[in-house]
Amino acid sequence: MMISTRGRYALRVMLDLAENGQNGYVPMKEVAQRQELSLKYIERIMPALVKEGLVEGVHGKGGGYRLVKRPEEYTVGDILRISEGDLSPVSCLVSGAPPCNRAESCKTLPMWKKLYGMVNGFFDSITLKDLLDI
Amino acid sequence: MMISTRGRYALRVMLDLAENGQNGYVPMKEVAQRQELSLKYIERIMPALVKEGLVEGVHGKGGGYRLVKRPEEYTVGDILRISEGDLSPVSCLVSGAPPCNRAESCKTLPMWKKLYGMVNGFFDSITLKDLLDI
DNA sequence: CTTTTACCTACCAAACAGGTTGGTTAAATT
DNA sequence: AATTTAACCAACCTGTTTGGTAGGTAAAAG
Repeated sequence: MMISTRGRYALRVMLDLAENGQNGYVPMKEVAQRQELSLKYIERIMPALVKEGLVEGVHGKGGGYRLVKRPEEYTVGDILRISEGDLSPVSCLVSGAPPCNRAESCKTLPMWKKLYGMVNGFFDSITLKDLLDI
Repeated sequence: MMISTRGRYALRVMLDLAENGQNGYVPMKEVAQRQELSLKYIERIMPALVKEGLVEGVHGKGGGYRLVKRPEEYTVGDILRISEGDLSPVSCLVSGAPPCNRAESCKTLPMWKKLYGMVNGFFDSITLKDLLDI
């Protein structure tokens, strides 16, 4: 539940691409150096972002990754949900979780749902561009 | 990070005590049955709540636990921080975490801090009484 | 002295976090 | 054609956390 290195690194790579990807593809070797992250670990994270259409990857010399949209068109929520999975703060609310037979009478469930909504709303209100401007 | 069964069960036990503790101490055997939780697991969770002064425990027949304050005087935040530990959504912000040397220039840190504040504020604004009234 | 109940310690299996190793495939350069 | 670069993929690995269970001991009441 919630944000581990996977999601945080994914965000930092996306920010790096936004800052350094004006002229074409950016190899992860450079990103890894700038961000002080393990190249191999980044390589494990990126394919999901490609699959979901957030970035484009090109093999070989002169290759690397690049954003396919403008920074203001990516929300932090999208990036985190793709790299991390569900952003639910409790297992009860994770999509695909076994249904709880106490849900009807549960005094705490509405609170978890409200928080879940707050968290998603928070992340969906922030774009890559917002973070760049800080 | 965030809310596992420990914190969720602690909350449910506290709510059960608030509902069923009018006349004295409530044995965990009863709570476990009502809440459909493992008695042994509850027993592992309770001592922290005693230590922090949220509840009082009494041994032997007629014993059990009881709240020491009125339901409206307990915040969900207090209960969760005691049972779960830090409510930070990212490891960077957990108190006692190794300081990050990129913190100064980190583009994402302010966002994590803002969320952290939101989450704590959210839980601190809800009391046991609020949950009972739902 | 028996019952009840809190409390304590040790253990355990499964899952997850946070990677590393060792490749293969594709594209460009020489 | 050979080499280099870089994405991509599969398997493995170590440590920690989660969600408990087992088997008690200590205290209070009847």
